[in-house]
Amino acid sequence: MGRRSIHTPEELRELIIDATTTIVEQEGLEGLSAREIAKRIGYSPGTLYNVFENLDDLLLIIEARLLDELALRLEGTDTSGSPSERLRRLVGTYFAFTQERPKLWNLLNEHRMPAGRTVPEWYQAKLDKLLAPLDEAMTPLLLDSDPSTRRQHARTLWASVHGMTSISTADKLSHVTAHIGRSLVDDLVQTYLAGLEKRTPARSAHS
Amino acid sequence: MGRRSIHTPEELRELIIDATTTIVEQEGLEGLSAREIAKRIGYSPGTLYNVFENLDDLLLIIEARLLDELALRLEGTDTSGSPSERLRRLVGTYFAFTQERPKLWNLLNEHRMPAGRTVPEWYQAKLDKLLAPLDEAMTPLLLDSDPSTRRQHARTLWASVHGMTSISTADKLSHVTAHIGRSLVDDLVQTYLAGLEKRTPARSAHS
DNA sequence: AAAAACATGGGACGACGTTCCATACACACT
DNA sequence: AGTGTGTATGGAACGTCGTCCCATGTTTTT
Repeated sequence: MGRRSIHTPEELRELIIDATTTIVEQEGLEGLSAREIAKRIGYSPGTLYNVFENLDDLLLIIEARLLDELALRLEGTDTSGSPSERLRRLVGTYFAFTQERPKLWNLLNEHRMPAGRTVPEWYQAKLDKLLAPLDEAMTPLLLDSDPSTRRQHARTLWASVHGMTSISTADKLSHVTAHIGRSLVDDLVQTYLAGLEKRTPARSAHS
Repeated sequence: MGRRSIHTPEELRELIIDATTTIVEQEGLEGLSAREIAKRIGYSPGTLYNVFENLDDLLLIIEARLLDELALRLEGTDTSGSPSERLRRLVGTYFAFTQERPKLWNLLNEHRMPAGRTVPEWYQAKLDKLLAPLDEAMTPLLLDSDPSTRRQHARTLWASVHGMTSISTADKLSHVTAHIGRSLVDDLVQTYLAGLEKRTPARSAHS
């Protein structure tokens, strides 16, 4: 077989990414294989390796898109109301996003880098970027704290929420349903914020 | 080849469990294979299937032991001092336990059941059992709340801590080191408890 | 001593990720 | 229109995986 040129390289790339995303969305990581992707797009497995280094890199691309999408969603979240209202809205957005396509979200937890390799630096950057909206929304609550303390609190809250959603989207602990997960996350934010106010009473007006 | 009877069935079972635990401890789940286990204990892969249904069931057994060990550790944690001291000690114990053998602990997150199967009921029970010490320690802080509310708070705190340790032991987000993880967990507990006191002021004496 | 029971090793199967290469097609040039 | 060149592609191949199966040879019973 030779050059078909039915699709441009860019089209082929998108074709592969779309098919892979669909598979993970429907079947989870365990339903994914190079041969299955190839079958769905009508190409042979070998072709995937002309476009991507290997499956891990392909998955990293998909994870990156997911993180970007979430970041966009967070940035677009309504910023009106009191700081704690804003924060609760942010966390609500975060949680809702993870529940829209749980198996796809779960990719972030399930997919591990192979033996020697580590996650690229831009991946960490994307993760860090998710912190910014939280950090920002937290600022009015922690006016008398230095930025690093604020960042620490933002990181704590983010890690907690992230961890809880991971539990909720993993099938393993299936009794933590989306509904229960939601109430756990709400409780966490509500109580954590109350704790912050108690530890460093805000001077600004609040709800 | 025939019956060797060098080991009794129970010995063989323990041999397999030990070898598997060691592999996961050292190499993580990705270093595990039936052939590798067999090689280490001087048997053939087929023999594993006389003792265990399949690798998933073997791993479930190991996870169960891990959960039991942690439950024991939590139950043995010093119960003196104020409720918040107790809680912080409990969470500290929990976190320390996960960091002792991070790759083994990570098994709980990495190992997924195959396609149709779900986690057995005793597995859930073991998970729930981990909540009891937290719940108990929380009681004095929430005297005016009903048990279900208390349980909800215990569950929230537990899920948050569990989620954060998962992030910290997964290699993916490797910048969340054990040290940072520890401070995040501490911040979480400290602030969450402060929030609880604010939301439902404790009547009992406290530190 | 013979027979039954059975633990075991080793081979086999299908699926996996990945690599490789002959080939058939698209394109540029005459 | 014909020729040549480059290359995208399909398909085969390799080593690994989980799992299954069964002839074999040892232990236990009769």
